[in-house]
Amino acid sequence: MGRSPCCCHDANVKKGPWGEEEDKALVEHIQRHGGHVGSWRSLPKAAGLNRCGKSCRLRWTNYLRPDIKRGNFSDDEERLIIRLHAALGNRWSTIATHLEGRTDNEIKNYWNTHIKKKLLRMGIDPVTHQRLPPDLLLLDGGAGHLAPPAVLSPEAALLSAAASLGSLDTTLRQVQLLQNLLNAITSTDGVVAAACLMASNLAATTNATKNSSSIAPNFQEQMNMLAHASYQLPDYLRDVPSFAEQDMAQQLNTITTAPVLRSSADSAESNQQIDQRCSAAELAPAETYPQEVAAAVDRPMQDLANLEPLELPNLCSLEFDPFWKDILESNFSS
DNA sequence: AATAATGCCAACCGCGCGAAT
DNA sequence: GATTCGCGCGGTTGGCATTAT
Repeated sequence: MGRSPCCCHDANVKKGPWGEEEDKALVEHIQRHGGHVGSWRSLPKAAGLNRCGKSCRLRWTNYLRPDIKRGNFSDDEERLIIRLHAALGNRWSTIATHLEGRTDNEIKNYWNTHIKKKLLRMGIDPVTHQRLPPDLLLLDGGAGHLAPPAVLSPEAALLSAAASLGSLDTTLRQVQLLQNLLNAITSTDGVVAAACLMASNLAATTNATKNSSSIAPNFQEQMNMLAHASYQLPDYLRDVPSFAEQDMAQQLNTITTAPVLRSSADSAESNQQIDQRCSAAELAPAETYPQEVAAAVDRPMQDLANLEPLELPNLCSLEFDPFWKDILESNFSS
């Protein structure tokens, strides 16, 4: 037969917040054993605690461990978390290994309560790290309320782009081009998403250049972007696949060579190392995309000089915050 | 001042994987 | 080989603190 049962299902073990005496007992027990826990299962009894071993482990790893760094997250840590999340997703424990003194629980909480909201308010999807379509941007002045969740279909994205472009005949041809493009590439979900993004980006580009006589190059740029990279990603994500693969390889080899933020003094160097790792990858080759895409891109562009001004939601005031302004400009400058 | 709404985070829950039996 | 558990993980919750009305 297998092992003996765990204490966690015992109704008599205490749950809920830890008291000072319990903390003291746990810390002293671990210190008596030279900082080595051994078996968490047997620890509560040995330490004189009426707790489940699992509860002891959580209390120690998330709160009592002596190397835990308390206090607010620095800008460097925040940037690193964003970048790591882009590469690794919700793998909080892996992310935590890159930030010395921070626990997975702490990072997870910080992400959910701070960073996620900031990204949303900036118009960035915190899950995909891609720019949200205009329809899903959060409106400033809404007392901080989030927009209702919504899913924008490719067709809706195109309609949105069309509406944003106004009713001029010349723009309809652009939208028709988008439609053709979409029809050609809807066999791949990821590229559909890219088409959605491009449609929204087109709308944003239109807004940005509403007083310019040279919108056509911008549109061409959007087309090229889709054809050659399929996604418009923030700079910090452009080489994420390589970064993620490297991280996986690291885990497989159980080699902990990843940069760790040890102090503000050498944090810049650590970030530089990450930059180097991220910049090692290359964009997907254009030939991996259907020929129809290339054909669409090669069509002559119409002059869109007389476009109607575009009504788009305003981004929130975070754009004027130095830290977030830096991220916005570096990732989404057109 | 009272109440409601929201923010925050420590702790819990349940699951998957690998190890022990 | 089958069974059972320890451990670690990500998701969720409960309750206190703070802010808004």
